[in-house]
Amino acid sequence: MTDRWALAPAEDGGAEVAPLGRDGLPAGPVRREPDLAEAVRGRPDVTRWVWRSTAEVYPRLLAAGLRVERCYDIEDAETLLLGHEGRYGEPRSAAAALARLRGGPVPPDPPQRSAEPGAQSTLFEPQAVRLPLEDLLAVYAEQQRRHERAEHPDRMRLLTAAESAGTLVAAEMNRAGLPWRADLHRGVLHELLGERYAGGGEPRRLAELADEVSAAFGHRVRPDLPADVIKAFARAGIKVRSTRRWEIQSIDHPAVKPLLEYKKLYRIRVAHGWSWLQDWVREGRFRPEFLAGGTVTGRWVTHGGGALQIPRVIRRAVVADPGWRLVVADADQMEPRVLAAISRDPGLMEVAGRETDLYQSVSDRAFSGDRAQAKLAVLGAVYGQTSGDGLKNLAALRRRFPKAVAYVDEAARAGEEGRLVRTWLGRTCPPPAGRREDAAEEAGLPQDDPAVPPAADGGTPAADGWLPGYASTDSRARGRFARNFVVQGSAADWALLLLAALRRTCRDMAAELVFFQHDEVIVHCPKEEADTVVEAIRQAAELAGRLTFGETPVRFPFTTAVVECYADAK
DNA sequence: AGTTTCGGCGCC
DNA sequence: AAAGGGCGCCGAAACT
Repeated sequence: MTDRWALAPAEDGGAEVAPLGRDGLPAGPVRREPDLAEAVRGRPDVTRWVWRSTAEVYPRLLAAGLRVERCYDIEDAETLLLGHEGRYGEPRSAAAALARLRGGPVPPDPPQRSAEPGAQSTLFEPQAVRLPLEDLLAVYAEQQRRHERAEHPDRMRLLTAAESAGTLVAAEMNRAGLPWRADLHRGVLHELLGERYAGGGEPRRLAELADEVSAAFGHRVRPDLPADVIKAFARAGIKVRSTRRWEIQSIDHPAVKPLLEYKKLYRIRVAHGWSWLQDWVREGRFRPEFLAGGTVTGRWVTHGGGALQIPRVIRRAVVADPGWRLVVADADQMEPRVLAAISRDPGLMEVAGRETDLYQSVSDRAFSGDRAQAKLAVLGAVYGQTSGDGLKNLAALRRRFPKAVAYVDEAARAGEEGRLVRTWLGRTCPPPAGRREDAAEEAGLPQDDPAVPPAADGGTPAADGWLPGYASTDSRARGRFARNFVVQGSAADWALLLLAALRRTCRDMAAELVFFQHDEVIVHCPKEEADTVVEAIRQAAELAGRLTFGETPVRFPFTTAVVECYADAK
């Protein structure tokens, strides 16, 4: 028997399954099974399930008390392969892949569904087009061949495997939920915002601050309306372009202090207030929907509740169950360490080979000990800073770490010229908006505006929406995007391998991954398991570093805290 | 009245 | 000090 099987759910709750050989080709006949979960439960030796979509299959398996070791998500792989092949934006469904393979009309992707507050995780993606297993197998075999044609086939295989592992982690985290104490959350809200009045309206503290703002201006001003605030400042003889905090805070006016305080608290009420609690917390768990690879860079997104933007003050509500702990682990200076690994800059690799504060080491070498300057310079290089101290200090960084700066500079140049850039494992950035016609041409679609040069600044129509995430035609903005993409995206590559490795060590424990935020992970576990989890994270980070980037001196240390409350970490 | 965009700000 | 990358979310404003 082989250890790799393919699976396709059937309409009647059953499934088709088939064994696969090492080459990814069928190694036996397709069998019909009356029950999807039992088909998996009855094959405990299978180590990798190949299926169309984890989101379609895995929640049902989890609901039946099953976990799988590994999987291969055909539609996520299709997305990555299309991107790598410069065909970003072509339909990514298995049905579309099959149509391209067989030469039929390519169906457009079904529209994305959006999260509803309080919605149960869906057992099916209602819009998805299912394929018979035989067709799915044909798409899978072709994808295996396309991996071989990638720039680095070994890395591409690792990327699709890692992305698939990410889909498993995400589905399991969606099921687990983040422990959440609604009573403590209400306490925080009451403490910050004051009592709520029965007649609706704003809570006491917000109402008081709004009154203070109005008093300072000498007339009624609604601090939650930017247009109102700009007008009020204008009447006071102060010109402001917006009401952003950084623009307001330097103004010398008595309304500024209560206004900024109001905005801070208003934000809490709107984004994480009482209605948020009502919508997103059930039975002691906050249940956002994590989606692996939801961004072009490979970072995850969540749907519902803004799970990746939980304000620090609200984290007081995240508390482990009795007798359990939260292991909160934060990667130290992840982005410059990733830059060291992908650029192979000798100086930066040496600095990143230590587990001590990387910014301090950089500043010792290039900024005579000024850590803040060093951090600004590094982040400026990664983000494409165009002014300020970071830019000024870039020269010093370039002298000491020339290969590292050259790496992101080259990415920026590629972006400005409309070329594509890739992460270390091969995730590829979308083409600029002006080049979408090329993709349309290759797909055999009509092109309506072929004359737009890749580096054109402005003047081109806005994106029509099928290029998610990025649509600007400004070449400098594309340069900054590409510069950041190679670092942020390669960091996401590494983070996926980290999650996969950590998930593996948690497999035989009660410990559960419950939260992941780019470079931070939370494991919920019985307190007896906490030390084991801490060690597992350390080992997973090192393994992920080796697997992702090969043998380099770069280390990926974590700051870990074993706590009962999230707010007590760091 | 329903849908899309904007302004602002939370997180990394 | 406040510029540069990636997101989600809310209410208000601006559309249809």
